[in-house]
Amino acid sequence: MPELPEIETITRKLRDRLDLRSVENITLRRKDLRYPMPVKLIQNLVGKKILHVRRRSKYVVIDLSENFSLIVHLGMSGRLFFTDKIAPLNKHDHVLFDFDSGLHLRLRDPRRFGMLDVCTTSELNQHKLFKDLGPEPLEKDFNAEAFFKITKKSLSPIKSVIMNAKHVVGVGNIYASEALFMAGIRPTRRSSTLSKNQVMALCASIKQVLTQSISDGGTTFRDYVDANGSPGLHQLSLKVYGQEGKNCSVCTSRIKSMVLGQRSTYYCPLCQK
DNA sequence: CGGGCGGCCTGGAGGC
DNA sequence: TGCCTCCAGGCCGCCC
Repeated sequence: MPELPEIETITRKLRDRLDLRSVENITLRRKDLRYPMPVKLIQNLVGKKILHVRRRSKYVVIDLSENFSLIVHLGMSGRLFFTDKIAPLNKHDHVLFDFDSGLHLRLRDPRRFGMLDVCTTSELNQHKLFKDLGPEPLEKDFNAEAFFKITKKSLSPIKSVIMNAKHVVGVGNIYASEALFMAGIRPTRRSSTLSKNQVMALCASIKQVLTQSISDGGTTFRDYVDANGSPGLHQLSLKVYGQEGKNCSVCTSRIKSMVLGQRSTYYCPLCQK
């Protein structure tokens, strides 16, 4: 479900209300999402105070007192949202968090592709799921100079390269198609054949698409909502994703779709070379 | 080693 | 109404 802009939006909403709250109770209604949950470690968080809420890649990271960090991934269908404690439980409400002053947060994840883990704050970057992550696309270390070294070496389609978290994190299936459209590059284009100028355009497009979507509060294509239950608006600005058969916003041709790397992929056959 | 794809899950949509 | 197939915003792990 969520890509970088959606996780960033959720992270900001969580930060607004969680900073300096104490954890009063955690209820695990299911102990197996994508991985078995570390139940004891999670229960260790009770009584701890939240120091900071941040995002790394598509993970929400909640730093707590005594060097604890809670890692949450929402997979394809996960939601992390505040609600009334007395709100009826959904069968997929797997984890319930109670904070001081009655604040109540739930993790709902029908497909259970999400995950939850606890580690020490100081060792987060050595965590199995974090140690091989590439740069954040909105940071300076993701730039055309560095990325060109990567694109030059890969024989894969460029869409697969920008969706590979080893190379750059946070670019999922929607924004990969959108960024490639904006840069005028065909998703199937062999990475190593891109010119430096094209890689510059692609880097800029990735940054621009993600930044715009964050300011729109993310894309609600099916069912994404933020931590306050509000949908995003960026679906109104999508140029190719899900637009098969519609007229291209730039030229006269119709948007096409195909399957690439097992994922649906959208492009304009005229604008993208 | 890089790259390709199977599999993990549930639910909604659409065809018959 | 039911059943069946396909599809979905992610990503690890196994295979070649």
